[in-house]
Amino acid sequence: MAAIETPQNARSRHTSQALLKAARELIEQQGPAAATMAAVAERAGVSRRAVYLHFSSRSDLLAALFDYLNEVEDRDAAFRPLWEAADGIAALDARAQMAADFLPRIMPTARAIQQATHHDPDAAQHWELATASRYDGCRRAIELLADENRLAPQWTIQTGADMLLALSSFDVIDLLLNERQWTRRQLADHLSALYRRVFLA
Amino acid sequence: MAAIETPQNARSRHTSQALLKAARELIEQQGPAAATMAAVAERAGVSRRAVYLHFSSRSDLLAALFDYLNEVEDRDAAFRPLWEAADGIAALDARAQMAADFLPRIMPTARAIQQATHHDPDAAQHWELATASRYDGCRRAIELLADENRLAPQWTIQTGADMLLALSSFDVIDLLLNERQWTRRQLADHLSALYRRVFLA
DNA sequence: TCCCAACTTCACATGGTGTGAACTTCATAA
DNA sequence: TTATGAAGTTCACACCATGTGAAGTTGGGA
Repeated sequence: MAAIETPQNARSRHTSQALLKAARELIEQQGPAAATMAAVAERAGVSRRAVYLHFSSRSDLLAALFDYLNEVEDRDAAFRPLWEAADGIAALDARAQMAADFLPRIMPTARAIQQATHHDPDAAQHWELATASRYDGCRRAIELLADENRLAPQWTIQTGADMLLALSSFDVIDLLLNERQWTRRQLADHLSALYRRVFLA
Repeated sequence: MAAIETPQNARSRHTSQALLKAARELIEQQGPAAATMAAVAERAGVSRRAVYLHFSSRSDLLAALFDYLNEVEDRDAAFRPLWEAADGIAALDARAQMAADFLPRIMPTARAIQQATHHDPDAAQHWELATASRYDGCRRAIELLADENRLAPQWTIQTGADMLLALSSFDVIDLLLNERQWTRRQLADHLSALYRRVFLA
């Protein structure tokens, strides 16, 4: 259950990375169910038993994978435009851009974690943190609008941030991008325009 | 894999219903993972083996549960206002109402099926059908608006229907209603206003 | 060169799905 | 009233996934 202490030497770090990479590929190419401990091990070129030397459980592996993905895909860079936005409108646009460009890259893995959430408290907590962070971004955008007196009157900071978060949830992105085959450009543009319509006075 | 042929006598039907009811309760009270074949059987008061006399697999059970739920919760009645709407605005409102009142009632089960979808083709097909039906309702609302020349110019019938479907996806409902603790009334009102803002010229 | 962390192999427990086979129960139709 | 078959039970498997224990092997760095 508990996480494994951070590895000492380079060899161990290398194997951990290989395992995470393997897990990611399996999830993205064959779905979350395909990423069994045995399959991940084989793909990474180690024994099944060795996986447990790096991750104490499958949930632990998934949680680590989530962090790994955020780093590899440069989550900080994706969020920066939102936090550095000069005004509320820029913040909304930044949010739309992020939803269309960054979230799809971590979606398959995020889904896998979200599933584990239902029966694993550790995964659930990890998920909570990630959601909270995304919520802060939404709140920031809405607060900017409110400060500028441009927030549409039906919204409070609270409800506005809630709704903005909902409007960039994975189901929304997934449905439009994957099921309905929108392009990222289409999605970003439509979300941008939609957010303005919904939240601007 | 294949579904079991429809039962002959009343006894069989009674047991099937009991199994479906048990599965629903387990999913809603303890999450999808708790609804194992053994747990469902025990709760329904039959042996684990007997479940397979009614449903050929867990996926088959879930699919049947979905249909059962739609009937019990009167899906047709929930959709009727949308199809009988006099104009586009009424259709949007009906959609918002349905999203806030009907979808939450089937959500836990719908989630369970959506998960099975990833590794079971049968469940996937069942899910496709349900989604397609919900999509038709969205398309209908957007078409009404277009016919009345009230559809905002950035939308085509296609993209408008896509977006309306996305804006009433389970993640949206779930986040606002369950995670952010909105009331159904709040949700219906906000969705209603939001749909108007987004889709009306 | 020696040592220890990383890794391997093999064995096992647990718990879920799904199936086969033989037996019992029970409603009902002749 | 009885026999017949559908519904259900019990017990036994096979299979696969997670997770652990224990003993042995390897390889890189001080």
